[in-house]
Amino acid sequence: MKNLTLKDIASALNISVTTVSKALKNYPDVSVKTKERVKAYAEKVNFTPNSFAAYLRTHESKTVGIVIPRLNHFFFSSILRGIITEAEKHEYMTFILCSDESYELEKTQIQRLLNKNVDGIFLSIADKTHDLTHIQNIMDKDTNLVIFDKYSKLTPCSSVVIDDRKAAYNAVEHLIKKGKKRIAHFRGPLLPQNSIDRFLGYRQALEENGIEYDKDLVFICNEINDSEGYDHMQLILDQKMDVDAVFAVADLPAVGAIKCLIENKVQIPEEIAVMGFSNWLISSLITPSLSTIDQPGELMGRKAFQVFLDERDTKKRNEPVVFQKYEIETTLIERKST
Amino acid sequence: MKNLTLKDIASALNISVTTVSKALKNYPDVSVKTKERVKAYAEKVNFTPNSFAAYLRTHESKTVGIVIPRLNHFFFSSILRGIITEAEKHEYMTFILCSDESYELEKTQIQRLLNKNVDGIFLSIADKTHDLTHIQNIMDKDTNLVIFDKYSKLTPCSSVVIDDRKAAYNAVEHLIKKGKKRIAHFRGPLLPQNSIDRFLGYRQALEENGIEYDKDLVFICNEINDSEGYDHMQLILDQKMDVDAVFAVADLPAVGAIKCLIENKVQIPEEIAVMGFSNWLISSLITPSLSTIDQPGELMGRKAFQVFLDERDTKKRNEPVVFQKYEIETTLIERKST
DNA sequence: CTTGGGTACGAAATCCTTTTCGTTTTACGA
DNA sequence: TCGTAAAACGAAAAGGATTTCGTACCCAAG
Repeated sequence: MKNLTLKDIASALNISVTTVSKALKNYPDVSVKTKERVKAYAEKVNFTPNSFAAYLRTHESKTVGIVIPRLNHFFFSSILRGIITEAEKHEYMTFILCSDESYELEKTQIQRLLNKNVDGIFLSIADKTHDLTHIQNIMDKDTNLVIFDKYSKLTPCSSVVIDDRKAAYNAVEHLIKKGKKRIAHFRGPLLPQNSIDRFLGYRQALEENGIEYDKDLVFICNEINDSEGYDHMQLILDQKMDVDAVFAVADLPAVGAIKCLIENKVQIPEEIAVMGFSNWLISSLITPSLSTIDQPGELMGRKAFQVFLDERDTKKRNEPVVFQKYEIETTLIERKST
Repeated sequence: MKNLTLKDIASALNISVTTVSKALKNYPDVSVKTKERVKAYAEKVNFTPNSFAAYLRTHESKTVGIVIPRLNHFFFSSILRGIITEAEKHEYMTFILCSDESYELEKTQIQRLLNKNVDGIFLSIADKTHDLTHIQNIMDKDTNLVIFDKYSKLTPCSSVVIDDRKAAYNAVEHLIKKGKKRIAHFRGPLLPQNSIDRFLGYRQALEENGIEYDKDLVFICNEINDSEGYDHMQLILDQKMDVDAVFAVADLPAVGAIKCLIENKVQIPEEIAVMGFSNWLISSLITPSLSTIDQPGELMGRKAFQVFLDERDTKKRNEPVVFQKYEIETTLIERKST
């Protein structure tokens, strides 16, 4: 049951390999009659060209790679879905690799993709990435790169992101409109641009609404999970801090905070309101349901792939590539927790 | 910045391409001296062989593919993690495709993988798959196939699964030990073996514990999500059915049921206990936390890849492949909902 | 009858690595 | 010094698709 080749078709139809190849690719110098014969036969025997042999000539692998910091994150799964489905439409296949938020592993994974000669790489930068030379490698190899979600201001490449600062601003403003004045922030790690921007949006919203920024109300989540949110919340309660709302950098810490509040029988949102970020599935499933910022992952993924296609075509036309920066709109979702 | 080839190394060192290739692959007919020269230079210029050219000779693509029914499922993400990390260790890259629980799409995705000449395919069968000829195609092409999680009794291939019937039996027995006697079951669709087996385990546990099986207490979730669980629960409450516990085919319907119970101010687990299946992240995060069956996804993924390696090596030795069936142990996790 | 131009096709080179098999070199015993 | 076996290397083919370039043919115009 070996795979058929052009050669097999050629000898079956008594024509040359060249003609078969050209017929299948609609070259003008093949007669209509021959084209039809070839196509009919290829269809019949279910021929598909060997992609490895094709690559050797064309240098297009019809393959892209994704590197994300975490696999089992709802948001990243949505992004994956967006990229993969769009890729399939254009006959691309997708390698998926995970950096585990580690700088070293991110480097390794990118190298693996380059060794597999992918046509494009989609990257969300790991929390611990502090140096960007490995990203320069991608550009040097002339491989297209699109960064999404977790980006850096220093990378010379296209990106598909959200306006974290504005979204955070809206989230905090929402809390303020609900009458909250002592708003804590569970922020992310120090390095990633996202957690910086969300923090800045938080502070800006406070200041523009006449609320003094109090650095004691900012807590850092080094790992963005539920238990850090739980612990920070417990600390606030233990120390009887004056807090009437929390804006968390992501849904998971927010869910942890809610869990803590329930266990301590604190009324949500009357005593303390909670706001998340990302709109994970879980945010609608817990009780009380969690208000949050919707980050349309699938849309971002689709857009990212389109940016890749753009760059690919620009290069094919030998035009200079202009890096694009897409900002996807976010929306505030109000639920029971506020 | 084009990729280096053997040729480049050969001309740089004034030796033939053949010798370079052999030196890098430790052939015995290359002198130690030359090997060292070649390896040192290759290291220096960061040479990696072109995988496409290599495939043409070896017919090993060093590539595998996964087809899963859903991307944003916690359990499948764990499986992915297991397969991918194990694959990386053995220098394999992984394509990921999604069947969306559709039979047609599953066929297409498998065809895509075969066209890319993957060395192995990992498949979890879609709910709507009613025919297995596309799976036979894989075997005919002599591509290794490992089925995990959602399997069928009819497929002639290796599999890595859990004992759904036993796990469900344990879950229901747990409810019975808690004094529950009117146990409803939110089962999955009719086709997949998993939901059949879990249902059978449910019934067996009832019968062996002297509780009469009542078919009116079995509800079908066609889509395995929270809202079906919610709706079934609401129906039970509306009709004031005599029910003191629910065993759901998966965590999501169980979470939906809990949400419904909370809204109706029904005490969990005193009035109605709830048991899930899979141990998704969410089951530990909701209040009350959900008792469930832990399905160790990452372990299953790792095991699946090892089975693939086994089959590959067996074929290389020209020995007949014996299909393996691995059953991974599950554990019951007791939480607040029971 | 010769020339020019268009149409339809095919030979062969190319991409890069792997592997078989043949050739050259070295070393050593006689 | 010669012969032979072992050691070291290289030529060349293979793998399958693509593409350049050349050839064969036919018809119309000169």
